[in-house]
Amino acid sequence: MSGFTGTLNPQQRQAATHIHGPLLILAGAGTGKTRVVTARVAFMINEGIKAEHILAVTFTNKAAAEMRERVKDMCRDGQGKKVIVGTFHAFCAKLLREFAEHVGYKKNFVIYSSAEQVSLIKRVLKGLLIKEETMDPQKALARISKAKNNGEEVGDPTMDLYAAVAEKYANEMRALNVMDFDDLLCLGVKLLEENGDVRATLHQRHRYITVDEFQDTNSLQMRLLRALVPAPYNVCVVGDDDQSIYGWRGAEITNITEFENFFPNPTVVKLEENYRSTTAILHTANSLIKNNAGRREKQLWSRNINVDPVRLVVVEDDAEEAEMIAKEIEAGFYNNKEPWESYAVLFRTNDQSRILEQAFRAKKITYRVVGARSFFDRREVKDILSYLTILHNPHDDISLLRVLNTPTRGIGGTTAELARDHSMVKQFSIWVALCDEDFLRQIPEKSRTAVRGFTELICKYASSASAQGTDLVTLTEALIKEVEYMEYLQKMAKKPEEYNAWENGISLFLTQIANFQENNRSEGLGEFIDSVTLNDEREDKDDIEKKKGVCLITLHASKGLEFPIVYLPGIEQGIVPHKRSFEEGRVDEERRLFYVGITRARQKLTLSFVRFRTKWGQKQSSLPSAFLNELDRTHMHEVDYTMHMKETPTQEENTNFFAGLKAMLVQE
DNA sequence: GCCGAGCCTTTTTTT
DNA sequence: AAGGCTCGGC
Repeated sequence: MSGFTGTLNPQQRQAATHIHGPLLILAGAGTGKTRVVTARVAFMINEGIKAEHILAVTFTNKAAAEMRERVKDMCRDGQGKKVIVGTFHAFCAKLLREFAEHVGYKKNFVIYSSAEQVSLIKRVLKGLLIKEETMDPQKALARISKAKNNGEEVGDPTMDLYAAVAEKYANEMRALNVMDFDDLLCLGVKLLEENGDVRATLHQRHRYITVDEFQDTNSLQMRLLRALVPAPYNVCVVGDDDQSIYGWRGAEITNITEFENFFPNPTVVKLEENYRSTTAILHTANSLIKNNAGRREKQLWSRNINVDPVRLVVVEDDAEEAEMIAKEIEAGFYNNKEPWESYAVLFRTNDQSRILEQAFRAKKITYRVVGARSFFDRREVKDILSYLTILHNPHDDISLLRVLNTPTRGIGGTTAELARDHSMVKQFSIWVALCDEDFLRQIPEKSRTAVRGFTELICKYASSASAQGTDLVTLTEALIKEVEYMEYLQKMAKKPEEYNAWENGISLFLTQIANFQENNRSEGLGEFIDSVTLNDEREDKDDIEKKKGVCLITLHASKGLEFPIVYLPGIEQGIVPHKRSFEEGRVDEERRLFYVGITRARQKLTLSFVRFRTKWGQKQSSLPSAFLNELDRTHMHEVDYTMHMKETPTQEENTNFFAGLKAMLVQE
């Protein structure tokens, strides 16, 4: 037996040493799933399988980053680095860069993230809707996305307004040589299903495939996997149906519950020993999740002795809730030398983090907000990124429009509008219009000069960007200088701090570029832009659990992580479960989400809810979550924080208070 | 063509 | 509470 499988329990070892034929690992929360998967990879390499023939696909970047890290650590002589690890989307992006022509795209396509999608759909709606009609851009996009993920046809564009929007959107995307996230999967599937040669190449390239977070995969991802894995199906999938929380993105829980329909006669291994949490926490989690119907029954157990009960705290309002958490963390840090990194606060919606951040800042608590994709949404970063994108693919209208008059260079709305009209007539991008003499003749002398200046600038930098071995940092710096971007920012800034923040953003962005080049020497501008859009660059340097500070993170993003001390604020009707989940019939998924949150905790867990919560400036009353009723109270300690602050309430007072609360809930 | 003031919507979760 | 968008004055 190899050294690295020796410390595994029997089930773990069985999973880690099974290489050939389909394997399904049902891994409950905290059962050492990642350890098993990495041990398995190490085992395969030890058995003589080439690392580069092993492909590990995950659903989120975080999982990919973690796997990459652990595999690297586990394998000697740098073999681990050769294992190919990435998200489905990143995998498809790479694949499509290589074979773009097979699906009717050019290799220099650009990937649109949600902000660009919204811009484009707005443009489509503007052109298509008569003045009386309205359509919410977000909703239109959601519908388009759903259709793509389910492989549905859009319907007749002449009959159905939505279908017309969807069709126009798709046509524009193709004309501009851009793809959205869904297209990556759709086109990836199309490529593999329709091209035998490509498929054969891929089968040679990736001979052993592992899929993590399998409960979150959707039908497209399943199709991709099936196309990627030939008989005798050397595929290993790992997941936990109780942690399926991406149904809203089309995740098919049946991919895992009916795995055998896709890959016949799989070996199934269940991991049920939990190495993470105390029995109090596990009991609480189990009592919650058993309320879901149709799950694969699992019995998580733990050898950890029970130290602290789970606490359920009621507080007056969200400010007090944040204050309570901050105070306790502060006390733990100074009294018990508990490092900041031991703590995590998990919340349902991103906007819940703001008030926590305020409370933490006031107490000088070091914290980090994980996942908030703020950085690349910053205007200065977006501006520069748009420039780089245009250098790569000038036909990307949305990015082009963003930089066309940034910094101000005398190409205003009127000119842009004209160019747009012209591009419509010619059925091509705005860029083509800008370069077209017919168009240039139509506009005033002054604008013409400005447009010429712009197109020349882009051409000049585009040719140096595509040249082999160009340093992207130098190029970007030169571009910023030439367009006088910093001067523009200086002028735009209302306060000096604002300018400083922007300047800082630019320098961070340049550092990102430098890091990317450092790590991916052979890759160029296109790959850099992909990595930014797909979000897969940021992780390796801030390995989330190691980084300093209290972790503020959404419940969704917390999956796969663990922390000694966890707070779950806002366990209220409308938040957990989220208000929209009622309308959409996704309460079960909210329960799983809550379950994921609970099972992140190793030692201490505090749930809280408030009586009043501020939303959009308005104070509103809040009701405790119905899920709280489902929790087994044996290992739970209930506290009214407001009373607690005045004097320690007697047990009786407490009981009375919660009895009243329960009565309230039952009515609900 | 440029810029500021005021109005309006926004957020569920991620690739 | 904040950022995007529209409109009106320059």
